[in-house]
Amino acid sequence: MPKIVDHEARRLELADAVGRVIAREGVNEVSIRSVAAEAGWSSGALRHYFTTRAELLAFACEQVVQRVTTRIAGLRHTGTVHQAVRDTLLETMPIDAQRHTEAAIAFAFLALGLSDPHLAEVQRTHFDGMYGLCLQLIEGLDSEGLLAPHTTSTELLARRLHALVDGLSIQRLAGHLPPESMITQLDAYLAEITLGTDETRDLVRR
Amino acid sequence: MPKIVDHEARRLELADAVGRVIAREGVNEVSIRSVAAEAGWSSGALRHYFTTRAELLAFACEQVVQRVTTRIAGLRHTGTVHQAVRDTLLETMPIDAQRHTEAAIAFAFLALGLSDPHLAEVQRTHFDGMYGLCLQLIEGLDSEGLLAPHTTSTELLARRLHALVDGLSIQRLAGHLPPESMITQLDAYLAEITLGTDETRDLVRR
DNA sequence: AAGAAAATAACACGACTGTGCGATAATGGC
DNA sequence: GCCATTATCGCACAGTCGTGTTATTTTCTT
Repeated sequence: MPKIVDHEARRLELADAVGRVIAREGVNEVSIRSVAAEAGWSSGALRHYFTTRAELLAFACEQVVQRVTTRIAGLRHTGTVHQAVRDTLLETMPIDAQRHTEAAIAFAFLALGLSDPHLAEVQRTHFDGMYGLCLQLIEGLDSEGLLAPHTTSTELLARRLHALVDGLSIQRLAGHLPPESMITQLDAYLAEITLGTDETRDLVRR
Repeated sequence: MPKIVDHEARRLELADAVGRVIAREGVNEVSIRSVAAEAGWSSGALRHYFTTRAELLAFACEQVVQRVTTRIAGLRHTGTVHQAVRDTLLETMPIDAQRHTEAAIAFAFLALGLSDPHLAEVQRTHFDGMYGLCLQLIEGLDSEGLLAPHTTSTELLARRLHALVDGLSIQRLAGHLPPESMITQLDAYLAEITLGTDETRDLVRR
């Protein structure tokens, strides 16, 4: 019988190499050859696990989504609900080098998904997942009575939060927004839509 | 004396061709050859007006910024201040085919600007311009007394508006958000940060 | 030990890219 | 008409891309 390798483990290893290439040279430099070289293999070897470039990228993106999802599921919230919401959202945003790479991979798919239908599907799943997360957080706040009085539906508030998080993330990725400002912006917005802080209580009492 | 052509007019014509290629095949398909073919010339002829690809793209982006700026400056606001703010922001967002292409060009630079320093500079100017516009709109509302009571600075509100507009635009460009929903989101947010509508009055009175 | 099958390597192919170069065509002042 | 100057064209170059194909190495079962 032949040599047996764990295909899934290899694919994960390759996905990591994709991340390293993106982190070092940008998403434009991702190719079969560059990823193979990064992983220390030949391009032919890589083709045993991914036959096309799109497959490689799609797997890398799915991997990012799953890793972020796992991290969020593993969060143990000790502080207030407000802080739990904040921590959850920050897990999806480029606040450090690792999450910067993850976000870069995710946003690179915005361009790739426009041409390849299968990549568009992966991207759609990611988008729906992010909206679902935002909706869950908003409705969680609402059911706890922590959401400030609002004139719109929770669905609309969730979509607004999603758009804001995406906007802040992409401005950070583009280098226009330092990480601290991004976090400050998120905190300020969460403070305004939630009760429990002096500032929002003042606002509502007025 | 030799044949004299209006270089600036030719460059504008080429920039238009770039827009058509992006609109039809996406920004990935923009190359010296594809743009030359779109404009009906040879690649050699194109090189008389743009020596490199980066030059061509940078000019196309600057052109977009200038066109949007001109349109905004030319707006004659007839309705409320609220509506003027809305119309101004919508000029920068992908609400129809033409503006979709413009936004696609602008956001394509997010990726390109990460590698090329000169493109990054063009992009930086665009970003600062958009923030300046948002700040101007927010402070305009504030000075007219139309801004709902807020606990944060106008600068922070302007950056938040900028991030929200960017987030909505990019979600629209990715095909995840229909144009109407994007506009609905913008209207809902503007309604919440401004006075003058029944809903916000109710909110504040509560 | 032998051999089958999987893993890997190495290379070839065609198509594309940006860019440069030389030849040709067109134009306007003399 | 002549000629300098510009515009335009077409092609060549070197590089990279994705993707196949073929050959070699490695490994496990019998």
